[in-house]
Amino acid sequence: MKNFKNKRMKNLNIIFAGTPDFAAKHLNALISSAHNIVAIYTQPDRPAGRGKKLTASAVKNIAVTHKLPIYQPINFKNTASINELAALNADIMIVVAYGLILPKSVLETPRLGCLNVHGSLLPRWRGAAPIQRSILAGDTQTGITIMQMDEGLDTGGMLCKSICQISADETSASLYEKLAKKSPETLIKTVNQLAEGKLTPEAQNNDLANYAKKLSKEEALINWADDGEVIERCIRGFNPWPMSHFRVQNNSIKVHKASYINKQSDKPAGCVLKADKNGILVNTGRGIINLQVIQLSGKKAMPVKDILNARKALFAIDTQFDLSANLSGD
RNA sequence: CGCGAGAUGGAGCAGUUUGGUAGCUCGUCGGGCUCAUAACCCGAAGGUCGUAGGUUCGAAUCCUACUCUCGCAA
Repeated sequence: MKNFKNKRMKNLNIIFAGTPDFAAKHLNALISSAHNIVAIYTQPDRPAGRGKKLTASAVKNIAVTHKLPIYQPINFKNTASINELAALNADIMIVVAYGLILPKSVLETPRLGCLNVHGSLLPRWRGAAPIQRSILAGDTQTGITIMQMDEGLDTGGMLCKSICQISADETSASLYEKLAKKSPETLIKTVNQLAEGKLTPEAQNNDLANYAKKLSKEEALINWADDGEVIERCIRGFNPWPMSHFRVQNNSIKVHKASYINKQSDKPAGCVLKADKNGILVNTGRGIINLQVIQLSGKKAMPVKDILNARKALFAIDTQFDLSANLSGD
């Protein structure tokens, strides 16, 4: 009787919760799957962008296009929003980069609980910024883990993993793209198997766990006294946000692309050693950074070769970039 | 109406305050030097100065509106 029922219940009623583009890609995959989306949860519209216009999330835009019911609670601290969710009577809730903490009562509401797509190979990099942290740490591989949610932060039982290599010139932007390409189909596969009752969760080994702290703007300010290899990883890991940047003569400059050169110089850290069409060589605490694509405020990102055509003075040899210590306002 | 910067040959910029033949650094093409070159020398092509109106004898430059781009902030 029960087995028979499972076979007929193969198409699940799903609540999808997510906010940014990465989540939207998963939502698209679910929409074109056999399953039934009963509701969408996403963060409330926020003032964003130039002009501070109220902007809908990527997930909401998809939901509107497909005329799906949309819910945008500020949080789940009141019983009203919890009851609202329970009334949807879904089989399962799938959470991808939603950005809200779900209390136990919500996690237990759907028949099959809540599923989360996480951007790392758990238990490594639990938390808010797993993709960026894996690049910052110099990991050579990462991936996504699909897991059951429990009360802890990304501590639930693991159902499926997909591994992805991190290349030497990987940025967070490119890694996001790589993961977003494979992850949705992995999610569908997992949901299908779960619907058929074929999956058993695998517990995480807490001894191997570490945390991927949320990125902050401050840590993206380049400290030239750091190890050059670390700086180079920051430049990749903080792209597209918050972008590694530094200051020189009251100009704030974002670094889009740079390479590390394993050589030493007697000059102080943050000092320009050479500037030509091949790049701007900057000394660091260990080794040299070769700036290749940078962006002045108010300008677009451009190759160093182009910037030097009119701005040679700003990057003359022996120019000292500001060390991260004391900053002057704009 | 959140704050701010900008739009000038293919690229990066100057020129706008004080209207009057549009310039620099590169790139491209041609030639030269060189064993050779991404180096150097000589020459050439290439611009409706974001769009639309206005002021003026005359507008890249002054006035008005609009479009687009970017920085901050989120």
